[in-house]
Amino acid sequence: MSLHLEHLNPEQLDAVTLPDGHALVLAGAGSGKTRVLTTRIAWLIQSGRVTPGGVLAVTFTNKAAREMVTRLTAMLPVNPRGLWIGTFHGLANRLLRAHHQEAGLPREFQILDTQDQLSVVKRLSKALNIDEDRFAPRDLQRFINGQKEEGLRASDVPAGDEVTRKQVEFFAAYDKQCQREGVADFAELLLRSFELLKRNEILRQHYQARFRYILVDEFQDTNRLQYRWLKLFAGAETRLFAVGDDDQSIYGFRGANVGNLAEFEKEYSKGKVVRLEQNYRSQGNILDAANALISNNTQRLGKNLWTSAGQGDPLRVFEGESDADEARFIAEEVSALVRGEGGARMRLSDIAVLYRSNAQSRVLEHALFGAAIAYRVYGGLRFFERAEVKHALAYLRLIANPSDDNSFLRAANFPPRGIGARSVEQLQDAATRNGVSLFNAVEPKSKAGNFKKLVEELQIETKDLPLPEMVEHVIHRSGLIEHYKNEREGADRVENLEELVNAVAAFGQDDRNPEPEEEITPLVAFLSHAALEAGDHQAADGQDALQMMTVHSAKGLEFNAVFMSGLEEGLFPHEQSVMQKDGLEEERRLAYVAITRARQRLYLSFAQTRMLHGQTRYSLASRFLEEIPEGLKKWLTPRFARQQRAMSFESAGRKQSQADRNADNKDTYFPKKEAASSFSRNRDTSGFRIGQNVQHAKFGAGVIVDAEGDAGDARVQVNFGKQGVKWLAVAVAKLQAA
DNA sequence: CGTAGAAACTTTTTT
DNA sequence: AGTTTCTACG
Repeated sequence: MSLHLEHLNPEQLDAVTLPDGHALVLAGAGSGKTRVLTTRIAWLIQSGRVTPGGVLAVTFTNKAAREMVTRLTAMLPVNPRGLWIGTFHGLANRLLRAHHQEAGLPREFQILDTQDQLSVVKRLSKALNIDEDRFAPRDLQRFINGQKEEGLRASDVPAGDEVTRKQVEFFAAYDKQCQREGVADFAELLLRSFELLKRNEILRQHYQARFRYILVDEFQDTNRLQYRWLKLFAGAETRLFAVGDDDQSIYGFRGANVGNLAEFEKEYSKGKVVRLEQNYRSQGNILDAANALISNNTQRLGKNLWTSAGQGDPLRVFEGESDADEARFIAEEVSALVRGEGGARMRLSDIAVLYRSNAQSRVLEHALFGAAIAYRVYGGLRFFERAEVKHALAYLRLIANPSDDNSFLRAANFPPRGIGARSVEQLQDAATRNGVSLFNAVEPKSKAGNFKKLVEELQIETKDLPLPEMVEHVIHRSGLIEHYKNEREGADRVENLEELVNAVAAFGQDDRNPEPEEEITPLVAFLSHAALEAGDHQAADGQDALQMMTVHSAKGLEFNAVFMSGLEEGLFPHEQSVMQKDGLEEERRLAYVAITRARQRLYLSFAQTRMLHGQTRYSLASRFLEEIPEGLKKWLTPRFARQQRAMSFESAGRKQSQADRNADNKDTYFPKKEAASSFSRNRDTSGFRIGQNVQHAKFGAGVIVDAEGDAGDARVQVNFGKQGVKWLAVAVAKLQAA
């Protein structure tokens, strides 16, 4: 048979062929997790336990979902369109499309991505005269998403204080607005489909009876709502199979709850846990480094990866004078690897450069470009997020759903048609007054009226066109192409618009996309796709290229050689994260993910100075670097270089102008650890320092994020996570080190 | 209303 | 540094 069960190790085989019952699989990095998951689905189908239609498989990224479908269809002759394999959001969308009426949504409802959602929040906040200094749109957005991810509607949120009351009020207004426009944000997709099934017993029974096996990948990244969502799909006969790795939980910032793993074990698998601890990916030194690093975390379920591969090379460590220096090193080393120096030749696509934040890619790109190395950047500004593409999509969305106010505002005066801020304001007033969409509030004999007419004409003209021709027509008829052609630097944008036509054509031909639900037009299907999958479409050109991405987007991938760059305090771990409860542990897990991407070679690099937001930051090496035992590392730069270089910096500073020298201290960057030092001198009396974990009788566990005052009346600011951030007087609050 | 240039803001990770 | 938003003027 084509399942190749004989190639599995005993634990893997155990997981794949688990008899009836729920199960939790704790799968370490590189332990063959995806393989187990897909082989189990194939095994379930082949052994006649279930038909393809009875399987629900949930992954976290679109990439992972596609990978699973590809592998599965290679093992078994199944029609991929009949499979319910996808991301939580993708599947939720599929469900809502199929039952839009029961869910209270228009058939052509549109999906708001993060940007779109923020626009709605901003617009509404203006309309409601919200004081943006007290309630920043971003914070309101985060509040709404946070509540939805906990499964709460505005009416479910207890509003203890005035601030919360205001937020809840806004939350309610926001949902009402979205409903009026016929749009749904990411969290709404989940919550709405959850409520649908919860409320509608017939539907629930239908799906519970249908899905006999539910399999979930990356379970550690699920939030509370997603867990409840899964439980709702599981009927009495349904068997749940969850695969996860608590050490790779890196989405806490978006509401992921690692606790779901333990919860699942208690509720479902009842102690039945399969551990996959043999790593087939990395050589010994790399794995040892990962294990050593992660052992610094306290909140772990416990697991140690091992490999039967040899130790391999040591980890190569490079210290650069500057970010540009670091980038140059990476470019040179990549060239050397490709030439085959120091071992087997590598292809560019076997090599990855990873970084903590997207902003870091720029310097790297510059160096790679200079060295004529082909590269591909994943993430960052995605294709469907580019302004010109968003504009084109706005026209398409209006054709599908004219009530979409976001799209109306984006398209109405772009290209400019004399509909200025004034007219828009009047329109919005009229719309609010009559409780209708902007589109419906338009006066026929105005400039906006002409725009409305344009949209209506487009609706008619494109009605019977195939999707690619429709898009082609729209980008011309809207005037977008014309507009960008006349713009000085518009050539790229014209190209992207033409690329959009290709993307549409490719979408229609990709049979891994789920079967369109009845009555859903190809246009609506494509628009959902564009919102849910910001477009890693660039993979189309098969050119061999260096892979560049954030550590987050590298999860689940592996490479022969990995460059982990920017290992600096304040960057990795990120300074923002140190402020968050359990933030440092999450950063460490992120570093763990990065390390375990590498098969043979791992480079760790950092820079003494880095340009960030127009300022030079002076940084120290990341603590994570120190947490990796010296015996595993090989320094490519002398370890005492830092002091020497620091001295030469000082002498360089002498050449600065008088004014610069006076301002010198202003742009000197101190990592949090250092900034806390003046405070930590008071340790004897206060006993605490920034970044420290503490325990409070009432608020529970927290982390100190700021401090002020000295010995006698020292006060500390503590982030208690969900309990909020509080200033506490050290003398009064009985804080305990935790 | 539209534009150019100035000022202000950003400042993590993503479905 | 790069991007978005504001302001002044044609």
